Amino acid sequence: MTTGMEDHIVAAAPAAGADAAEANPLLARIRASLPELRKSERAVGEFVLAKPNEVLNISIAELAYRVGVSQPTVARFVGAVGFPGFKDFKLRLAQSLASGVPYVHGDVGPDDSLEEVAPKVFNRSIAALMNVRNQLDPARLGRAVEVITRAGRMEFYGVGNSGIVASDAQHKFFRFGIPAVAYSDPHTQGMAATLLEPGDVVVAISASGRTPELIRACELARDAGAEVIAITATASPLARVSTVLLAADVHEDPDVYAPMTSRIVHLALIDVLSVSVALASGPELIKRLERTKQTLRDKRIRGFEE
Amino acid sequence: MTTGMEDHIVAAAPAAGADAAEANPLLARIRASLPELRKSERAVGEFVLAKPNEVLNISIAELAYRVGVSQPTVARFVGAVGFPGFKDFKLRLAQSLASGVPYVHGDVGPDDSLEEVAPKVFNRSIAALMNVRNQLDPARLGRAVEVITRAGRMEFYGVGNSGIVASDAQHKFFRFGIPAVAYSDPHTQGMAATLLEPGDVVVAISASGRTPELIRACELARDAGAEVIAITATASPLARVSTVLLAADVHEDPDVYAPMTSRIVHLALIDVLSVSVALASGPELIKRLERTKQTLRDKRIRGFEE
DNA sequence: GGAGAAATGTAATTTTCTTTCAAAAACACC
DNA sequence: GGTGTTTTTGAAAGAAAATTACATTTCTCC
Repeated sequence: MTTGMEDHIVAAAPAAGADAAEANPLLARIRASLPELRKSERAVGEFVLAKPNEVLNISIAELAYRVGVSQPTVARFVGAVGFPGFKDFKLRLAQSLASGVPYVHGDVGPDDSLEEVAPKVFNRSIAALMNVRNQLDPARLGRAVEVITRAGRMEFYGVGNSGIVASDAQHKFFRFGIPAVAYSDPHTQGMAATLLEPGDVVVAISASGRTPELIRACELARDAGAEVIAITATASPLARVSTVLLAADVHEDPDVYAPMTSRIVHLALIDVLSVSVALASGPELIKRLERTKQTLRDKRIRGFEE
Repeated sequence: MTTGMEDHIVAAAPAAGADAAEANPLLARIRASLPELRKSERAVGEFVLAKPNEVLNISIAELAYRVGVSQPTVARFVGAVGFPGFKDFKLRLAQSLASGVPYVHGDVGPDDSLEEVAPKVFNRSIAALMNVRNQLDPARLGRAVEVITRAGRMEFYGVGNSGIVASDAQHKFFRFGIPAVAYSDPHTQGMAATLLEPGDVVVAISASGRTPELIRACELARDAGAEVIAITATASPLARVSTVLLAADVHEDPDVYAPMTSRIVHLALIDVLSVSVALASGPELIKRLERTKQTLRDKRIRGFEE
């Protein structure tokens, strides 16, 4: 197959023997998890990184043969990088390769001028949003909405910088009349989680999905019978302890110049969630909100949305 | 910088009823061959056109069931539009949908399905980012960076939801070793502003730029000799009291379904600012940051960036 | 209304993927 | 250096999905 995409990808790989993984979040993820994989699984990963486009067109048996391992090994590799099965993996890979285009602009480097930096930073965020948009699973979103509309109360957990996103989410859902709180302190999260009841919903936000305390808190929440919606990276431990996963795979560069696209993506997902819940809740919610807004306007109480 | 992405958004937003096929070559092909298909095959085609994203995640059996036809009919449809098999079809469809073209446009409305909402919300944010990116004045950004690099201390003011952005900014700049604080309470902001000294920098964040207390605080800051960088709408009162304006004009819909794009845009601007400052501060900052990071990694202290 | 052709569905086949379990390799501990 | 244990890997059975072959229905036109 030749789609012409390869060119983009290659063009996007700037200096330093960098390859497609630089530009593509999924490939970057595979590369990142490479060291943690077993030897033969790693061989599979390396093959995928080397020839991602070929992988699209071959079966698991063919891939296993080409790499020189068994089919279950390929299957395990797929599981290790966070996909439920080989089919899903191929589908996501196809999407990811196709959507890699916006990355052509490259990363910010030490020699960039100010005029160059701003568009690059914006473009990274834009590209990240496009990626997550394309990979968002409507079914999962639907489940999340369902769970929230039935929720007795909502709690938003985010540690460190993600705490900010949690606060934002709390603001939004609180306006809907859903009792909502946000905790950014791990200990408080843990304590709050034990007090949850069945039907309550926790939304856990984390870029890496590897904060032990947050994961623990989510486990506690689940033990208490609450639903746990995770906004995090697909293959992360946090994703595993969640009941509904909203995937936010962002190629988060460890580089200092790297903008923090993850936060923007998380906010966008919260936006999607809140708008969806608003829609699902139907006209009565809408009316109530509109009335509140009108009241605020009438009384000239400003500064609520600034 | 022109990426061509804008065209997709704008050019692709035709009449309201227009659907995916407008923007997507594969879907367009399906639509074109629709009249030549047999009745039940056409039903399959229509389903695919209506919900292309769902098709990606279901099997041929499921699709057949949903359309109300048999599996071979689906297979024949796939063959009729020119694919060797269902698997190939799904793969191509996935790629085609992912290729960056936002195929759902316009605003979110009460009648939108869940599948439509998510892309729309994302697209709004993407479009907003593009707008601000294109309108950003490099000269002003340069002045902002200059002011910040010389700053003795930084204070971030944001009221209500914008307080979240202020916190985020504070996190970022604090990591650079710049004494930074964030206040989201108007009164504290006013008090803090009077205590500033010449050379200090206030960054005021507000979507509307019409929060009286925030404006007052900025005036006080200016009286104290501090620089005031405003991230807000161009013509707003806040913009007028600022010394450096970073324009963030977002069409903030008063609609209930409207996602809050302003926050995302503000965060992106903070990102631009912090990355720019990092670049301007040169290698010694970079080195310091890298050392810090390495130390954290070495000690396996995780959870700082989550 | 019935013969023939077209359209569609049923069921069997084949391919592809997943799971189970056993063998082999690596490892730790004597 | 050997022995028991864990980890890693593969062989083979099982399940799921897609394709093919064939039968049935539906339509058309005489």
